[in-house]
Amino acid sequence: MTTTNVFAAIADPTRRAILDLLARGSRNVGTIAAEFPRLTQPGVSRHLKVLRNARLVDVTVQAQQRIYAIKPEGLADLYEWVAKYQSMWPDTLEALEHYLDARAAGEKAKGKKR
Amino acid sequence: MTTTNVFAAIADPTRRAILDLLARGSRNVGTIAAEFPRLTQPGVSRHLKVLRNARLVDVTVQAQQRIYAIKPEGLADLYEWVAKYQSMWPDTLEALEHYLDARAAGEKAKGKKR
DNA sequence: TCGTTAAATAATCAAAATGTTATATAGTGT
DNA sequence: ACACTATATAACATTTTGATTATTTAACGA
Repeated sequence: MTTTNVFAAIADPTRRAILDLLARGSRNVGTIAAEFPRLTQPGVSRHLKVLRNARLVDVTVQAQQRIYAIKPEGLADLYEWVAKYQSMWPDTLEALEHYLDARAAGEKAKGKKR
Repeated sequence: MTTTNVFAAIADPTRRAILDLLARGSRNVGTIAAEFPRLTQPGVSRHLKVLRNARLVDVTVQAQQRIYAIKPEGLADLYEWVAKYQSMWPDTLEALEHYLDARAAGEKAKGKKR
């Protein structure tokens, strides 16, 4: 697996969805897979492997189950990278929040993207 | 080009390097390409197209040249996404900065695991 | 040990991304 | 109009990714 980096790991929408799911609580593989009816269990396991390699999730063994938990520190790489561009942003971190709020508000009018 | 999203756009290291470069100032394609001796000009143009589609850069025509400029608002999508995980981070935004600083400092003794 | 359950890995395939060379498009200056 | 410069696009080969089915590994309970 060449994918040992955070950027590549979050490039895939399914993996982002898995992270979003885990953000709401840790789960075992079967439970995760159940949320993705379009995918098979091995497919989900492979995505989890990519997330593991990127250090975005953590596994703990519990009987035959593997409980996956989010490990958000892994996102720090990404955070650092984005932070480099903050100086070119509207203004400071504080102003950014307002900017995002405004943007989110404006978004309601149109069909959401992403 | 299926890649109209920021996540996929920044997944590629060359494109991140282009953004880093543009963060230091706008440039025309030839100047950008000169920074990537391993790539040909059409290769660079293709990466620029992906960045354009992701709205991460802006082009202005100047004679026969195309001047590319970074458009960091496009990174807001990413920022929003990461922000969702901030609550699970060490602490607040403020604490995060300290966290990153500490991390950066600790990084000097290489080979860490997180 | 046997049968069941849970998840990972292997083999394989199709689709997408990346890079190349060749060519087209478009603006400049004469 | 012509030659020149700058960049984009087309066509194509190669590599990587994402998904599937089949199989393996491992833990559990009877």
